[in-house]
Amino acid sequence: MVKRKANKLEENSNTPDLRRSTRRKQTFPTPATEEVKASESDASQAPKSEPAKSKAATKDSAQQSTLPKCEADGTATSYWLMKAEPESRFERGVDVKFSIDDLASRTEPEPWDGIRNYVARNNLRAMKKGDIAFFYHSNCKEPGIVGTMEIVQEHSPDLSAHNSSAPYYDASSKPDNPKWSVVHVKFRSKLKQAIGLKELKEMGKSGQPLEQMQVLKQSRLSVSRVSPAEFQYLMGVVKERGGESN
DNA sequence: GCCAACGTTGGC
DNA sequence: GCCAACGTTGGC
Repeated sequence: MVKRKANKLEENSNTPDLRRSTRRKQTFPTPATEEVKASESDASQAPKSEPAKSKAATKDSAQQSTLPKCEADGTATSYWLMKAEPESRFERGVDVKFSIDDLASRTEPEPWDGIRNYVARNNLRAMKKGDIAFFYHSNCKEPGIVGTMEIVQEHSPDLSAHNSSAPYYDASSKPDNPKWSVVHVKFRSKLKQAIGLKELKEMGKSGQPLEQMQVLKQSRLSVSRVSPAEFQYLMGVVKERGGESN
């Protein structure tokens, strides 16, 4: 009974909001890199807000002046929120716990694996090197945003899906046609004081700054978008509460 | 542990 | 393609 998966539905990304989320990340060794067939759309969407970056770097020069740009290709930085579970929980006999402190202790880029939901996967595929993500602790005593990380390597196949001893093994994903993806991330900061879900919900009430925030509207989505305005607002809150440490 | 809110499966 | 039954997420 434990299966995780998300079959059917296959590649229809695009339709944004209709679907929900998937979960957390779990850690497993993964040889990074490989090519992916970015088949379908990666776009995942984002209704409102952000100037969605054009992945291919087509236009968008307009935004460059107002947003921090990410290196190389000159596209604008996008922001995300990714959930992981900081408390022990066993999936197929493996503990999937992964906290901000676990990430901080890594010396190599960490593959964000175990994502088994198409909307979340499409968000991973839309990420660009240099993008920033909030690290969110879920399914725990005090759920909320606890830190930030940076996307250091764009999507590649999630090879853990093909490993029968991995917690999120998915027999339906074939090595010659990988269904799931990872991005590699690195620790950037830990908040001096976490921003709890309760507070996020307050800031997400009607008329408040996070009214449109994706994760508040689709609470089960484990990899969601954060608009530049939402990101900046939240970083203002972080600053007021003692900032971050590296 | 409960359970609301969702996602997936599979019969028809 | 519909939709009932079942599975999962994740806050509480």
